[in-house]
Amino acid sequence: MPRVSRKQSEANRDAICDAAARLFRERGLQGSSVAEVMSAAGLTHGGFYGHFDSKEALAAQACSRAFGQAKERWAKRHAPFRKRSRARLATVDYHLSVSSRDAPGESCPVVGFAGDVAREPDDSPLRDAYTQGLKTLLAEFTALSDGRDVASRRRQALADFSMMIGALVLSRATRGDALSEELLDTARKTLHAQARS
Amino acid sequence: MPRVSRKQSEANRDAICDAAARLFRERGLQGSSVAEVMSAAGLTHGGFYGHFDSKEALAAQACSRAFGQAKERWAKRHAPFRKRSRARLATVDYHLSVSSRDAPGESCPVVGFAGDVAREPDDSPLRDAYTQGLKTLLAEFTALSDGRDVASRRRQALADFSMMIGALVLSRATRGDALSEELLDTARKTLHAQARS
DNA sequence: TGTACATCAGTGAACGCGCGTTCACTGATGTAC
DNA sequence: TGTACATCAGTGAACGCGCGTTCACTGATGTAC
Repeated sequence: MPRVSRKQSEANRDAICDAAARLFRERGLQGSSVAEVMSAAGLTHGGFYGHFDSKEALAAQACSRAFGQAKERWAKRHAPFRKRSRARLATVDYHLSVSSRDAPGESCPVVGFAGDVAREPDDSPLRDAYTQGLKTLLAEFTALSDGRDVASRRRQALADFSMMIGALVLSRATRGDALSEELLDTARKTLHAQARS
Repeated sequence: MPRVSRKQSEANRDAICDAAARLFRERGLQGSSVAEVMSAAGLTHGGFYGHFDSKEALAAQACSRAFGQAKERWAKRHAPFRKRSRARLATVDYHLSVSSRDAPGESCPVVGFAGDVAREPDDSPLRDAYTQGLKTLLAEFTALSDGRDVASRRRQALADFSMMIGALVLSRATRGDALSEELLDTARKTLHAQARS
């Protein structure tokens, strides 16, 4: 049943992008084929190039999409809190959890795309999308951080964010060993204790 | 010129393992072909299966190898220092440097293999090799850490190690942007300041 | 120590397979009248 | 509003290619005498 309405076609394009944003984080770029992405979007592989120039182009758009979704999730999560420090801890707890660790396709794009982006050439569109997305989240995290001045807040945000990302990366790589949960718990408790002081 | 002495054959096996330890960290498992690894070791691809059962088996051994080399590097780096805190900072500075960031094939296996290991099944030999290697380095880092008691030293080590790894992961993913160096510098300064207090 | 021969490490062609990408085709959609 | 037709989103077969792996072969190594 080919030739679908223009509206449906746009919805399909969105579905492809969503599927890619999930699969690329879950299995990596090289671990997800164009056919798998299309199939996950409920389509056959042949139609792919009507929507995207290449798999590489999709990767960049999927990465932006994943960061956009993460931004929305952050906003919803922070909304209930009046104190910024509380909102900040909510995001810390969200990332440093077993459920975030075990659902790479639905959680943190910073970690999900980091490995693939690190191996991209300097001028890659995926790398640009990643850097821009990361900056957006870092700006939000900085806005929730405490410090004497702007520079101090920025430093605190970058250091804590690094700890959070590092602990999630390590806990995913050690999944199945007790060390995995120990890493999550330790980073979480450290960031909580720091907030109290 | 086939049939090489048994000694030479073992040296070749070592060369394959070394080449894999470098290429797998640099380009990832799926980004390095068996033929490329063999070529980097100065051999042709056909002989590979005389040395290893599969690419997967090589990955596990290459990972162990990379951790073994890292352990030796740590030992040499720490040897000149009488104070443990000084040795610890030397390792912090080593990892949070532009040269470590730009030489993934020769530096930290914790970061180099993390992305691939996270996507391995729970019972994979590569995952086992990674977890064991990481534990060895963490034990050493813990031994260099300060704290009231063992548990406190352990917590400090895990939290700081997470920050270090996270900053290196993020700086590699943002290479080419000023944020990359900012992440390295901030984590480094934070860990130095903490050591002073 | 020297010789004859079995062994086997490395070679390079070949295998089936899945990949990213292309393309002729289909038939519902969208448009011109 | 209704009809005739051009458009084009999606299909599925096909493309060349590189992958992991296998294998017949080669000739130096290692061994038995």
